[in-house]
Amino acid sequence: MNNEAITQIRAFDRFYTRIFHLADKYHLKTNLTLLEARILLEIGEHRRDTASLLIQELTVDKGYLSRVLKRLVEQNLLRQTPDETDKRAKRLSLTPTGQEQLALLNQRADDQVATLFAGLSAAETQQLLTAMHYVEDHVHLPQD
Amino acid sequence: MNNEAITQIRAFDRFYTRIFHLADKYHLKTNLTLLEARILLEIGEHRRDTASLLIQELTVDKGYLSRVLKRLVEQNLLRQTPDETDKRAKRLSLTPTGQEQLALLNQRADDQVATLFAGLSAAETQQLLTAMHYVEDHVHLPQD
DNA sequence: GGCGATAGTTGCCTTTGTCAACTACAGAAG
DNA sequence: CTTCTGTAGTTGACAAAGGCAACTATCGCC
Repeated sequence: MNNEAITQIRAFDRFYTRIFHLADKYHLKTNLTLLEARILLEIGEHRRDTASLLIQELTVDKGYLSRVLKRLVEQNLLRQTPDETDKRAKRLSLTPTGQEQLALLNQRADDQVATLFAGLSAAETQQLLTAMHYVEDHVHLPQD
Repeated sequence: MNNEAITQIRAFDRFYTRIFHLADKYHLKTNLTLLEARILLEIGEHRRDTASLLIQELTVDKGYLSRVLKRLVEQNLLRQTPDETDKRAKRLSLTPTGQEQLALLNQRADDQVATLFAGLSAAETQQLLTAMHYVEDHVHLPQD
């Protein structure tokens, strides 16, 4: 791959991360940090319902996670219920309030996307998706 | 824009930020933080040679920036020379060591890109760039 | 029953980032 | 030339984010 191509790809990278990672201090105008938002998402949508699963997925320190989870429980977004089969573990689940918060986050994220790509025709939207898929399909995933 | 499209775009966003923004604590195996790396880049390649320019570009607190710059000076990566025409300001420039460090960062970033897209033919590379440009050209920039 | 491994908590610490006060200088207005 | 408002950068005090290690309780296994 030649230098010119690399330069252009790096430019795209800077562009894209800048646009999307709009570096909101609090995530999408909720009062949640990015980590808290990701935790709600992992629990609510990907059924990762123990701290150890979250540690793996989010690669975060377990001590720190423990405190963040405590904060979410205090804010009544999260419940920790004892696991009957493994008494060391605690099963995590969203409270109704937590589910609302997650729905709000998803709504805001959808709105953001819709705004960023507003005004595209159906054909252009299709082209856009094709372009994105092309990028996805041609990246070599690094195995960590 | 329909829901299915939004879902796919959000998936691309997650994918891309995950792949590229590999959340290194230290940037690309140097001993610099991401902010320090961006500072070197802005000074060395975009001629932003005062603190106030960096504050604008990187949207960082001026007090914090002041300290980070001090650290870079102590590490002999950066020089602050008095501005003759505006005695409040200090002109920032990279030391030879700073330039080496920047070159290293660029090299590492280039290598990363080359690895991620290894094995593409010239035609595929061209297609990839076209796809990326398509995405860039169809995003509505939010005016902040 | 004893033992190494695992789930989670807590204390202590460093780094990162925020905010306001402060000094020094610039530029314009009288 | 003086005064006044704005800008460049520094500093101190503090809050938030995150890392590290010790600790408790429990598990699964020999």
